[in-house]
Amino acid sequence: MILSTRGRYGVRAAFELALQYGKGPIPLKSVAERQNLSDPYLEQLMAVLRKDGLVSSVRGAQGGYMLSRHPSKISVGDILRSLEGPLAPAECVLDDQDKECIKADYCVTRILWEKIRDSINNVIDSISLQDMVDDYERIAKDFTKEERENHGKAKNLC
Amino acid sequence: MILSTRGRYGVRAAFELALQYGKGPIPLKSVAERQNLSDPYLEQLMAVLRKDGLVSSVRGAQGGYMLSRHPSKISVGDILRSLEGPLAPAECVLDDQDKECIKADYCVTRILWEKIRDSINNVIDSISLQDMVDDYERIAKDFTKEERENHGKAKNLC
DNA sequence: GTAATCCCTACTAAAAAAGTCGGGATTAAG
DNA sequence: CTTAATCCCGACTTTTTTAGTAGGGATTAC
Repeated sequence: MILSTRGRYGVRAAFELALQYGKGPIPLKSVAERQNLSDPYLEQLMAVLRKDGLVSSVRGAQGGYMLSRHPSKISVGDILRSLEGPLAPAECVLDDQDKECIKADYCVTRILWEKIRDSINNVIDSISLQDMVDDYERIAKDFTKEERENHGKAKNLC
Repeated sequence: MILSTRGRYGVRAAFELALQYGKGPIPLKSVAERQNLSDPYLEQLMAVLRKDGLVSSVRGAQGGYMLSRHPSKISVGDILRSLEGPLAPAECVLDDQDKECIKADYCVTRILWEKIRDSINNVIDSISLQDMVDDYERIAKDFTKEERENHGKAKNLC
């Protein structure tokens, strides 16, 4: 059970925008390059994030994308749910009436899925993009600029 | 990000075996019927659980499957990992050297995936099949036998 | 005017998920 | 010893999802 590339790339792109927060719109091409993602694919993902109000865009030359609010006000959960849909281990705990189990009231499996769902959501909602930036600044200072930047060329990336 | 049917059906089948623990081998056909699962498909899943030592089987007439140890000694995590593989949100935190991120030492995304992974594993390892049985016995007594058993006919099941 | 951007829809190839199918081996019971 | 109930095993198929690609239109700074 691995997240799809949508969620994973989306978090990486959002993190990149968080690093540049306050510097005006960042062209998608530069985000894609720094995170080693295909730009037409990333474009699709940004469209979703924009529709969900997480990023805003400026068209035309010198345009680009930026987070629509401060990185401390956007959680990793916001990004993941936007791109992956609700994060739950089973349909019956999606809070969608139609998908509810017919034996909901005495279904112990459901109780299990709820616990897993809540645990996932608790973690991802408790971590903001700013937290990631803080982690980065704490850790990355021990590495050289080349070490930090040559990852654009690599294949094995989180 | 929803678990596949493998993990979900597997947990339901294991729970069923936990309910019948101590009563000798239970034919797969009966498990499949009570949980409304296709038997050839469930058969595949049981083969995996058997290879992982979670259930044991008795061949021939009057044969069937049973849990290979007490339900309190089998966690939901054991079942899920057996059928789904390791539960992690990204490859780089699977503990597989090959899949490790090349910037592992200063990768903040990785830190995030680790937190999600650990949170999921903590929950599923802390819940045993016996816990589910206990939940069931506590809850199900408020429902009639028909209410509990007619779920075999339904489509919407956890 | 032009180049750099975002915007949108449609298409496609590859992989994974979810089963199905057919037959072989084993064993309890009559 | 025969039969029916089981588990066992590998191959196959269908459907859905994933992970992109492609191509062109609209907007805007310079």
